[in-house]
Amino acid sequence: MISQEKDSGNAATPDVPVRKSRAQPVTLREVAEAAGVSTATVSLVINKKKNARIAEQTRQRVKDAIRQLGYRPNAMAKTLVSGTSRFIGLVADGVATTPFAGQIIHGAQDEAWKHGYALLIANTEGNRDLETDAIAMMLEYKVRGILYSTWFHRPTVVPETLREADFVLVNCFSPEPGAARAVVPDEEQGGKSATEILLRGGHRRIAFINATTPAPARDGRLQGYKDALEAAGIPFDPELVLEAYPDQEGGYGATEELLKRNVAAVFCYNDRMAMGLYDGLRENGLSIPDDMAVVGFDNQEVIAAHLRPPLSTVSLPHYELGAAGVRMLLGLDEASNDSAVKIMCPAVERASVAVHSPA
Amino acid sequence: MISQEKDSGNAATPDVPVRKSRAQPVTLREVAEAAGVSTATVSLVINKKKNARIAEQTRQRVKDAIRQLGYRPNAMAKTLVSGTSRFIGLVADGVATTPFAGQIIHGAQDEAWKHGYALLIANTEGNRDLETDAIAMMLEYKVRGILYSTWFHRPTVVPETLREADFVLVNCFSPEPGAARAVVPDEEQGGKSATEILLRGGHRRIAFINATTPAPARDGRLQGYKDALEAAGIPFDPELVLEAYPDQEGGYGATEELLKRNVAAVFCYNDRMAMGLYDGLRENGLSIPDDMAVVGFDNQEVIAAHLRPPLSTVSLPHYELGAAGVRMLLGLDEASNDSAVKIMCPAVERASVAVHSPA
DNA sequence: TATATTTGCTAAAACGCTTGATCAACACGA
DNA sequence: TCGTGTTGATCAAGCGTTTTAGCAAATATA
Repeated sequence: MISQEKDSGNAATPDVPVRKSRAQPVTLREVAEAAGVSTATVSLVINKKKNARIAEQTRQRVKDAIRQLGYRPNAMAKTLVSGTSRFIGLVADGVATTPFAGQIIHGAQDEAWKHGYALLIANTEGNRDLETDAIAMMLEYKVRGILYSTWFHRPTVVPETLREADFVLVNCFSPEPGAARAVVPDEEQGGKSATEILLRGGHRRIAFINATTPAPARDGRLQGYKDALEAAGIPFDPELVLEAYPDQEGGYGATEELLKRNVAAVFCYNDRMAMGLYDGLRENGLSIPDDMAVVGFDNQEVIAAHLRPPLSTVSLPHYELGAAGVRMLLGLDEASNDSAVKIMCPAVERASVAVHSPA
Repeated sequence: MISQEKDSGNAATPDVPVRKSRAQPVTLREVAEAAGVSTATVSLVINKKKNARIAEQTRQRVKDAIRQLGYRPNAMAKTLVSGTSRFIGLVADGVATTPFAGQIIHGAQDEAWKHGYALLIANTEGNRDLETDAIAMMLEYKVRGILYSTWFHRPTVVPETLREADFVLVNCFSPEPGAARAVVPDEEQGGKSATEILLRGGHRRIAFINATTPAPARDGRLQGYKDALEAAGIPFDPELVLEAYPDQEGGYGATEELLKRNVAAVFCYNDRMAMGLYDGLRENGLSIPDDMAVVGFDNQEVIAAHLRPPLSTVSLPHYELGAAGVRMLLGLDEASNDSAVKIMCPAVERASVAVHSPA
């Protein structure tokens, strides 16, 4: 890396961007001077205005100057004049806590990018003060809008300042109806799909280990379970619904109760629970899926895909949630204030349920 | 929510921000007019310039106007005049793929925030084109600098355009020495710490299941393992080093070979491997930690903390990596271009290694 | 040849803010 | 009465763009 003199008096400069090693950035004006035109012309060339009349020759001269100088437009100045920024804010309460938030970010990012927006993210870990600061920051950057997301599906009270911007709730919703646009996973459909995996496996007596912790997921998945049963003409038996804390320990601890129910198929509230249940089942000398077919929920990759046997489950559509949130914000998707838009949770079938060869 | 008329002729307006429901944002000028002062004065009040002389009364008037109108400064305009933006860019190759990247973001966020910077993130999923676009975007927003991070520790070639900005490599490094500042986990120390957990457990014959995939982690952890052994006066036995693909299946598959080695303690390249090994061990009727003490690496929460028994492991300091990256970028931490700064990997002891009561 | 039209480009205002230079008003000591 | 300070506030330039109105030259039309 030989530093290159910029004296006009030196030998012919090669057609290579002269790396200005982090001095003042090159401005439009400098490009204009280099090309011997006005800044207006340069601007027109850059933005390829179709109704602007620029001689091909001039256009080339400008382009060369741009390349030569390694010009980068100043986005700040741009948005200042245009009045509207190209930012979308994303405030999340748990990027760190779970892999889930990462997927939301990812989906939002991709979709935002697609429409020429950059993501301004803020992780609040649930801290309300941080949250307020984060929103203030985004407001000051005049974001196009804000995605307010939570790491698990839940009701939330919309922070006051959020209302100063256009916003969409992602993976959460406001309890007071009509207060906000929102996009959430379709828990009922998910619960139904999960149960149907078992149904397709030929099972008619299916247990459901629900969570003890109140949440939309808890109610929704249960409802989905009931719906699936009903659709299959199987009467709902409350005896077959257990409850446990929704993690590995909970699943493990539920083993004994489950075995009392004399079932050969179980739908677990989530993958972590299923993981614990695997251990419990194994300790009882039971094999999966032969002695017990198991279905989880969440499709937590690290777990579900690598359990032995790999776990059939239902995917929480975090990526889609993020993407849909952006589309809704941008007004690309229809959305009402009255009820959250539900995103479907696709089933992911692996080996923890044996395929059923119908007699 | 009654929309509030702003006519000057109406009754005394309550001291509450009149929410401008997303019309044009309020500007400095409007505040100035409302307070009956010049924009300069408002600016001075807002930025609490200490050497500016403003009558207490005026100051109040301005503050009231600000509150009244719900004024939010325009960050774009601000940075435009100041010349330096308050952004730090973070390009990551795998926010989605792993929970790890999330931690890097989190750490970077917190540290950046602490110094008044906002994070501009871009997820590239390893796509070089996306990466170039992302960097260009950041350059246009005149970021203070860019953190270039990878989801696993590895050498990387620095994208050309990255050099246009101030940058720091996070969780990766440039093979050509002196090319870039970088911050990475201290694999050797980590490997050593992991081995020491076993040593403290009273074990002298310790196996190491290394990864088959070449990586700094593979070499570093092995070296750390050797160092720990040497420090304990135990000769290194190549027979005790196995290799497997670094995931659950790999760990499971390594069980047989491991048992041939006649050891009662094993250090696994990562937690996922340990998870698989747990299964293998259990199938052989072996109990952890009594028949086999196991230590992992990575401290992947979902797994390590919830295995049965919970897994002793070593933490990959992703949060710290992100934070240190920001500090290095800002010149708060010393940093040389010649070798990456190493961040320590702290041991996390759980129940997969029995405590040793020294005789 | 005179006039209308098209082409190629520029001047200058505006976007919302910061800041150094100024300035008016007033108080003080000589 | 006059300098000299001090206080409280304003003026105006400038940050890097975009964009509209307009101008001069070239070309087409009659």
